[in-house]
Amino acid sequence: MVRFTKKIEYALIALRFISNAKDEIVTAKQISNKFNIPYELLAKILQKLKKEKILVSVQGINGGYKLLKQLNEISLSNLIDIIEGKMAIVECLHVNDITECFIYDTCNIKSPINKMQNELENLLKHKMVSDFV
Amino acid sequence: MVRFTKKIEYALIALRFISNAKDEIVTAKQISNKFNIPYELLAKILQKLKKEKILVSVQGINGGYKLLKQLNEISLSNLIDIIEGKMAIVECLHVNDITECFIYDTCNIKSPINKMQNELENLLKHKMVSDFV
DNA sequence: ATAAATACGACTATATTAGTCCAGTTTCAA
DNA sequence: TTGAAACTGGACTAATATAGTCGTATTTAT
Repeated sequence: MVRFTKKIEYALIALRFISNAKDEIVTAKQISNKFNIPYELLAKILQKLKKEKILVSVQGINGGYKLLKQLNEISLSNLIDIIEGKMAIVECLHVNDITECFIYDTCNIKSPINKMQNELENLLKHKMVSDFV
Repeated sequence: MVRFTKKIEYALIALRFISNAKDEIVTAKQISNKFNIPYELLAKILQKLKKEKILVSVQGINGGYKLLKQLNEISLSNLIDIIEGKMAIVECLHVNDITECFIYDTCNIKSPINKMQNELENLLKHKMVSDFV
């Protein structure tokens, strides 16, 4: 329910490892081997992090990944958005056209859930990946 | 990822409604009709709340549910545990025998994730159902 | 008796998450 | 200049979790 997915876990593990490697370039395979993370899955996670300019990649035989941002510049909220896409805490908050929510007029918890949403988001926004090292 | 399930949503809606009814007894059907919540699903949620002494039930033709606890005595953490069972923020924290986690010696994020787990739990522990009214 | 309520277990359907497969592209270096 | 090792990216399958359904039993006021 309130739980990190494997992808987030893998991302954290990878980011920490890459960060520890300092300026040395790190391959997906290295990380995959060391932590028993399925290679293809990890590769995709790293690709997303690259697209969002968290990492830089070098292609070719001596290629791999390096950090672009510092870990203390990346919030958990960032990371989740990047890897899983933005998500609301309850479904109805997704709906842009409010009339689509058939429960709407009678739903009595919308605004408080909204508040809760914000508090959770705040927590995640202030929790940096560097806090996980 | 960090998101309330429908069951939690339904529980909150139901609890608020029952609370507003004061001492009048409320049936699952009433709530189900008013908020378009699938009856059977709701019924089970209410049964769980009863088992955990959040509600009392009256069987028979004029039966229904009433609050036993006050809403400000029930934390979100409680509610989630009751309805979904206790859950860790990452899978490996579930494992009681630590050796089962094959990533263990190499996993570099265990203790910080653990900390995060606690912080989230704290937030949920201090958030009362009454805050959602 | 019967209607309307709770109680409960087993089942099905749907959505999300996790993981796999395969076909590319890039680059170094032998 | 070719092959190996890396990244890239889309489509697919498998596993799990969530949501919802069905059927049957029990209780109780009228």
